[in-house]
Amino acid sequence: MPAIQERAQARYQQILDAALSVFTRRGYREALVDDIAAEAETSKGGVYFHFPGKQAIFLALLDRSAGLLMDRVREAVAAEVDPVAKADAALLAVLRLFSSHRSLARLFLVEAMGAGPELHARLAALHAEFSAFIRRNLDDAVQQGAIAPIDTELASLVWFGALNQLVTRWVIADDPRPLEARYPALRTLLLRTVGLEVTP
Amino acid sequence: MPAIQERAQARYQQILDAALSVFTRRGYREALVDDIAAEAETSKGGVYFHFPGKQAIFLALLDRSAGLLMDRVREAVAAEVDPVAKADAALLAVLRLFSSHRSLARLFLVEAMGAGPELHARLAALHAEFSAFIRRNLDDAVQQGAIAPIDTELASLVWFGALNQLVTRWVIADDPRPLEARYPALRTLLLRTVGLEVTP
Amino acid sequence: MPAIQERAQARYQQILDAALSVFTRRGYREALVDDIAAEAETSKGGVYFHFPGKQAIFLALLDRSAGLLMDRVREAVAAEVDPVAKADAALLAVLRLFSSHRSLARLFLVEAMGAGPELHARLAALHAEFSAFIRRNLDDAVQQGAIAPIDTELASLVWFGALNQLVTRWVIADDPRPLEARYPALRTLLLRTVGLEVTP
Amino acid sequence: MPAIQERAQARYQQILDAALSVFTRRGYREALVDDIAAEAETSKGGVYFHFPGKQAIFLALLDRSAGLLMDRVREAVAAEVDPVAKADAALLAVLRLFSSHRSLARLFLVEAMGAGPELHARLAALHAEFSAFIRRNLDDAVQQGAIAPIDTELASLVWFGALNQLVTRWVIADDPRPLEARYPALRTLLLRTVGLEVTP
DNA sequence: GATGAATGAGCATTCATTCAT
DNA sequence: AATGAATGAATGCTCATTCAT
Repeated sequence: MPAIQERAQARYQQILDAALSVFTRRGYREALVDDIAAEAETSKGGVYFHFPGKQAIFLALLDRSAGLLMDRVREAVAAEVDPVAKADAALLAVLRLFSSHRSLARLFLVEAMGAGPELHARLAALHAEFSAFIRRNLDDAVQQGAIAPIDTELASLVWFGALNQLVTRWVIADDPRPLEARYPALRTLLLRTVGLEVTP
Repeated sequence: MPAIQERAQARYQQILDAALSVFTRRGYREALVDDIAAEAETSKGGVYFHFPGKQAIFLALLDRSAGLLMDRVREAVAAEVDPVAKADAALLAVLRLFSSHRSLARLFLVEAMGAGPELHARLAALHAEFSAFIRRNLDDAVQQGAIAPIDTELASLVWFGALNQLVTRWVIADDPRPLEARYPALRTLLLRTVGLEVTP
Repeated sequence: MPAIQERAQARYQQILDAALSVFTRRGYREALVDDIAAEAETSKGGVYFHFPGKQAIFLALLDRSAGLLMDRVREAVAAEVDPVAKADAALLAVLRLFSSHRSLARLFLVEAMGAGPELHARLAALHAEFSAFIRRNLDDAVQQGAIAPIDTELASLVWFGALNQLVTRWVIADDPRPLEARYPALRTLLLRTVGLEVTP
Repeated sequence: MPAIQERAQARYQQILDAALSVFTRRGYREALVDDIAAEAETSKGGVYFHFPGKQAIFLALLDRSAGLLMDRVREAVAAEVDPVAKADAALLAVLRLFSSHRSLARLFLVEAMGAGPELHARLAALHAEFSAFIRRNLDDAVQQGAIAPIDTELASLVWFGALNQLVTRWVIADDPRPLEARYPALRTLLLRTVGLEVTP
């Protein structure tokens, strides 16, 4: 019965959609499983059929979102050849996705912290994955002589931290401007950290 | 009766000390008011005599810690004349304090997120305050011609984000190395964002 | 699934039964939700599934009891034609019900006062409803010329007050005599207030 | 040191005044000893120096007020010779006092019920005392042949209940009209219960 | 006499999770 | 798959009362 499995899949996604909305609106702590069930138009028992618990919902949501994010990043990166341009494209892809999905940004940067220590590990892994991605490209750039040898681990940390901060402030301040509007200027500053000078 | 008021003051600080310990050990949610009372060697009612509620304790703790942090920063900054050196000193002061008080860092950067949306506002204000401080110094540097005109708001955001990220990773990864050890390298990268080249 | 809803209905009534018992035995303040749950053979959470809070239980109980009371009154009144006889029957019906359900009387007249100001309003409404009922009948009697024109609002207040006092004293003094035994004499006095002379 | 004792007396009365205000405003349950202390411009400890507990405050207040009430009644009654006129004067005196001290009325008729079973006994005694006073006068009137022999215990209960109800409704409905305005009409109805016909 | 800090038993309420149907 | 009733451990908060100073 693929029809049934399809329905189950649909319900699973429905619940994640509802969870994104509820977690974003009320925060992890204040989000009730009842709220998620109601918004997913199912029952509490229904939610527990698909997920073992509240934290698991958050985790699944984080993973689904991270997958989406990395897909976008990989796509953007594939269009570039130059390592620095790749890293550059990755950052822009992140900004673009978050810009059009503010709730996703809130989920990643704000609510994830309130979901308990268990989540920190997973979140740290995601951060590390993205950081490592940037670092790899910077390493390539060094190797190719495009940039001078530097501590790429630290540089990727700076890039990631700056990106993080930009998005976080945009989320918390509820800034109505499109997030990527500030990217050219940010790009100029970040490239300088690796010794490249460009004009915005 | 200053003796009585002194005792009350002492108890107030005792409770905050206990709260710092408990919040950083168990996280905001898992921290019980009972735990705080026990560690402060008083009763639950005693805690509630001094504070209106759990969140207020966290808030007071955050404020006390922020005051301590800013004192250190101001002190370090006062020893410098050059605006860039001032901003530089501020960052180093932060790293030094957090390096010797990891629990404080955890409080500011991790637990604060789990303490509910009301805390986010206060935290954002603290971040903004520190960011603005850096920005002011960069503005001065521009004015004095020490650095070329740039978007100082963005630059301060980058500096703050990088600092934030460095400390956060150090906290979450439980990195045993002293935090300030990485500062010279970070400093080099950050100064490049404003067009200054120094060797670590 | 009417079976489920039936079970829920039954549990709801079970809780109200338990609440009547506990409230009359311990008073509103001293009554614990735990006691009610235990006596209803359910859990505290079960009680809170059916009611939003302790006061709501009391309110629902008051309403259910008032409904029962008014049903008895209406039934007794329907058997009479003469307006004065109707009012008369109403009072007797009240006495009879309370006489056989002392706990109900205690609930209405004593405990209701301890359940907070919100309850006073509801209670006042119930009193007003019953008073108005008596008054309507006295008005009819005046219209039909059965009794001389009088201030029926005041008369109904006197009747109600006397009835109230009789029951209250019976409840508080824990008088073992059946309550309605005193009704013939009371009836004689009350009818005199509207100018009718009967022998007990 | 009579000066000291005077000061203590004054403080004692101050606390009772504050208690009247607080109990009336918030009800017995919601009234905090802290509130009473604050309104009496003393400290919680100060209150406990003068009274053994919250309930004792209420009791003392009830007694002080009852004394005041009975003084007024006795005074009014002393001016009359005829037993029925005496009872009549007693009722009017009650109405007059309550009319000018609504908070006292609320204390006696509404809040007293919420102060727990221990208070019911004392309150019942006060009620009984006043009822008995009316009854004694009615008995005298029977003895003197002024009224026909009747169940004076029941009649006094009716009188008391009617009075009670009139005041209670006035208190709860927050009726702005002077309470005693309705007395002539009430008097007419009550006198009818003992076979006397007067015009308001 | 008075203060205010401290106590601690008490309790309503919440909510993630379970499970009979 | 889904429902919704039920569970019960967990916990923040209240407040009358005590007591050292």
